Amino acid sequence: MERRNTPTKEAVLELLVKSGEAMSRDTIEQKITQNINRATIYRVLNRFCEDGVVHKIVAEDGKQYFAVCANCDDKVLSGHHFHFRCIECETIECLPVSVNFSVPNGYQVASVNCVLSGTCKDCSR
Amino acid sequence: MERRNTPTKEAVLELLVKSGEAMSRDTIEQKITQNINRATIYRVLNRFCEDGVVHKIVAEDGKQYFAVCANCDDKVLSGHHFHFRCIECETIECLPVSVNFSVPNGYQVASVNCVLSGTCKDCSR
DNA sequence: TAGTTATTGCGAAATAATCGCATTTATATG
DNA sequence: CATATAAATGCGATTATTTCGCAATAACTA
Ligand SMILES: [Mn+2]
Ligand SMILES: [Mn+2]
Ligand SMILES: [Zn+2]
Ligand SMILES: [Zn+2]
Repeated sequence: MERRNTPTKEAVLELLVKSGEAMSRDTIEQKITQNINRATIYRVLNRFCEDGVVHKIVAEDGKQYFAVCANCDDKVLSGHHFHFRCIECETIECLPVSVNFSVPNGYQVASVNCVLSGTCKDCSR
Repeated sequence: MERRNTPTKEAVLELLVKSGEAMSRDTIEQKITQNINRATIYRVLNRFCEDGVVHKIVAEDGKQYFAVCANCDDKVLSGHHFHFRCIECETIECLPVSVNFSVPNGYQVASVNCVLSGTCKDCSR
């Protein structure tokens, strides 16, 4: 199944790239001018994930957030990195902080999901 | 509001302590012999969290899991530590691996939620 | 231009967690 | 032990998030 270019795809990706932060489905739906169906947005995002264009973060609120992969040339962001969720402004961003760990023998890590919560630099002041 | 001892409270806590792993509401409901209402289980667990008896983990499936705090005398587990979710047996456990990070200036971390996913030592075979 | 099929829209469905409110029950007090 | 207070519970409804089935649409290929 080869991918096709659609206005929806482009609009979602452009929004994520421009904002530079991780966004949830409903936020994406709000910020995009044109009307895009809820299920479609999820499908577009999940396809982006499959293609390695964006990555999914599950925050402490249990919701899914999506951010473009390595939007800056920071080497840290290309690998596993921490995410920060501000409990004030609700924004979620990729931190340029890599996740380091070593698991006990026998464990095989397939994916990593690390989210720090608190107040971001804008809201701390 | 002072706390009262109830059979439900004791049953839930005993289950968590005995198993030593993190469990979701539905798993707890299944494993407890007596019938306990769904909402009640959530309320009991959230009260435990408030009291610092258990801690909540949000996994990549978006669900909440609860584990007793520092069930062993491992110093690592008393602080922030990684969790492991096996995609085979679905169990979630506290890893004796501490989470180390340093956030950019201005950020204030209030809580940490780190979950590694993959196959556990039993399922890696 | 026509055919193939990826993509979308729509509604329903599945799942998780919470809430309001009446009822029960743990605990303190006389 | 009897009684009062309010914490805890049960139940149903409710909210929220995400997915699914299927028919309709539209992107790409030839
Ligand atoms: Mn990220
Ligand atoms: Mn833990
Ligand atoms: Zn903020
Ligand atoms: Zn396993």
